[in-house]
Amino acid sequence: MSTTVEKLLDQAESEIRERGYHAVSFRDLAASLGIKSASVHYYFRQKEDLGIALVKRYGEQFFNILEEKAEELDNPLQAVIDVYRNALTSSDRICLCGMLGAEGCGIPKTLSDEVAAFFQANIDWIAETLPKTISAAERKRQAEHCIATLQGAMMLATSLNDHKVFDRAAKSLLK
Amino acid sequence: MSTTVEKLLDQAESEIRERGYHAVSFRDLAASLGIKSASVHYYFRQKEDLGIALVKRYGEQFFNILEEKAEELDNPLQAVIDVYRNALTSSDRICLCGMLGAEGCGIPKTLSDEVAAFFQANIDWIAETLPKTISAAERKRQAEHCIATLQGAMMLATSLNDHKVFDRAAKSLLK
DNA sequence: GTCTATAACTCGATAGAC
DNA sequence: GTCTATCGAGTTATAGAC
Repeated sequence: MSTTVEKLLDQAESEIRERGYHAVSFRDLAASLGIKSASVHYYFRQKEDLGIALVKRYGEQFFNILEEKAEELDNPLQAVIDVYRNALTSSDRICLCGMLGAEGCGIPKTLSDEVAAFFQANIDWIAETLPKTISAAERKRQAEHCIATLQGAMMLATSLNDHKVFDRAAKSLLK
Repeated sequence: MSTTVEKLLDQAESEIRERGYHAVSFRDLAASLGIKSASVHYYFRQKEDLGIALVKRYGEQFFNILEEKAEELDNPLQAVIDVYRNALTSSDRICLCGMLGAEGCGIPKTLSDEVAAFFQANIDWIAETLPKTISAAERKRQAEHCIATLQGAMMLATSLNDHKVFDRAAKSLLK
């Protein structure tokens, strides 16, 4: 059992990750839940508000799972790859922030700011876990490479309709 | 001097790469050229037709420039990076196919098929240029990693509003 | 909290004049 | 080739009943 808000967030995340922010409407969202679009506006006054709530929830869940996985594996880089991999294969969809990041200035600025913050936190997390024998600048560079590859690999794998593309592209990160 | 069709394709490519397929309308496109949306329909009966023409033109231009660059540099991998880099920095926009690839099944199937073909050709081109001392499977894997990284790096750099992110992420590919 | 009803607007697309 | 005019459907968002 989940509340209407949770079902709404789940459905919206699923649809936006599949088709993009502009291809998702309050009406379709409501119809999927068996309610009316006016009820969606009760929970989120504007579409922008829904978007921001989505990215915030996505980020929190992402880092929760990542921390858990990192402790379990004792290999931070492998943990990041695993979390990204699971995000792709469990839903056959790219990252929420990958989609919104691509849509760039086509979405409200408050939303793209939140997306950028997700990426920065992601980069910082990885840079922090890399060996301190490497310079801070080089750790940052490697972290950026890692996120770029994983985000691109999700997009490439869904476009080519083959999850193995993700695995092969990500494999280089462990070398 | 360029024809109306060319101006139309230029404007549409610019806008789709900036905001996505669904955020671009025939009306806005026409207004940018000082004509009416009915005139856009004269050149492209459906929006889908415009999209397909765009991806085909983009692919042709891309590989033309790539071949030229590869001959000039005598380093195929560096040529690919340079062409991607120029696509980003000359327009501050991601790849047309990166955007359409992200939008996935939110765009007409004929269009996403064309996008997938672009990616496959891109991968094949790189795999072909890698040293034959490497196995075919490994060449393919490295090519997929390369495209994933470059596509993701474009998205990341525009989201973080810093082209240097692209350069740093891409640097790993030459190591 | 969910509804009906609707405002105000934009969208893709077409018919037909010039 | 470009236009005006328009259709039918979609969109976000709000007011007010229950």
